[in-house]
Amino acid sequence: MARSPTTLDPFNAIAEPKRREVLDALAKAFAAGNPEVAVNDLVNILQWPQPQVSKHLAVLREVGIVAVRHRGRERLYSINGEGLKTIHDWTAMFDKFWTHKLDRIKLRAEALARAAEGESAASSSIAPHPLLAIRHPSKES
Amino acid sequence: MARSPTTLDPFNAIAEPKRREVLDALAKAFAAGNPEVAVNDLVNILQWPQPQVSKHLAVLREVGIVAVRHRGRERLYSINGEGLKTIHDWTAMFDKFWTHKLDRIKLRAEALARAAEGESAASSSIAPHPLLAIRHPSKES
DNA sequence: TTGACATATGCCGATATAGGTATATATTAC
DNA sequence: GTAATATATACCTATATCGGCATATGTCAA
Repeated sequence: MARSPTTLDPFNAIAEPKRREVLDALAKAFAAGNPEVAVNDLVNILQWPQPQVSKHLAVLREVGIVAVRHRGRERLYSINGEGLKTIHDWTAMFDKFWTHKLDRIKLRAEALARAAEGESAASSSIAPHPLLAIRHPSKES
Repeated sequence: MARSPTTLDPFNAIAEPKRREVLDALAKAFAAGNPEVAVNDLVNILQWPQPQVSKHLAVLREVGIVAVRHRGRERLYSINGEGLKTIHDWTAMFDKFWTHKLDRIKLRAEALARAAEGESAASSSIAPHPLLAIRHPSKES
């Protein structure tokens, strides 16, 4: 009845553009030789209100994309990779859809289109959707 | 003052678990030899109300993750890769954080921790955060 | 033309959450 | 002790959307 409470998964965590900015900032710091960045430094870098930074960091922390370490009254944040790997791995399952094979997809789609054009709408000759042995009783007719 | 209207970017599109299910179903169909699947078939596969399927497909379509083709009164959906590649590429920027280098991060973090422990909180010896030449006038003091 | 089928869309209510501001909670400094 | 600094959190409001339902739109069949 409303949007699913998915704040706690990595996909949703990086769905927020600001959160990606935070991660970019952390990655940049890492590249510059600082694997860890204090909240206040992020505030200065991003130029956002401190509570906003803390809140976004909290979300990233809860899903395990960043790690925190306490040093005195400071909190040093660093990227944790694992959570992002989840996403990377999931998208990797679709890599066949953007590599050279993509042309084959298009070609096949066009072939299907042309075929369909030719024969009004009979979906017989070109492998319609045989995977639908999964059909269900409801509309089985 | 509320969540950003980011429905139109791929990151947000796949943040919704149901949408990932739709993509998984399309990928499965593709693997089974069907590069395109009609809405009604997805309804049967996923066992969701038809409007829900159509709406999720609409979102995926708007961000370009899926493509549609008309065949008679049917809409044949297929995966479009490009949008997912965007995400894959972005996460790839962080691959150094989950590969073997991760150990080095941890080692360094621990080294910093130990050092900090030893010297109350003086952040001098171990490269505090020199990237902050970015500091701003506001809290510059 | 009329009706059945396939899909999209509009409207609704419920809810998750982003941003803002003030404040609580540490921790260090004096 | 008290003040100052660093960060988190609670509260509020606005809004984006999800799901459910009804219905509009388009296409095929008779």
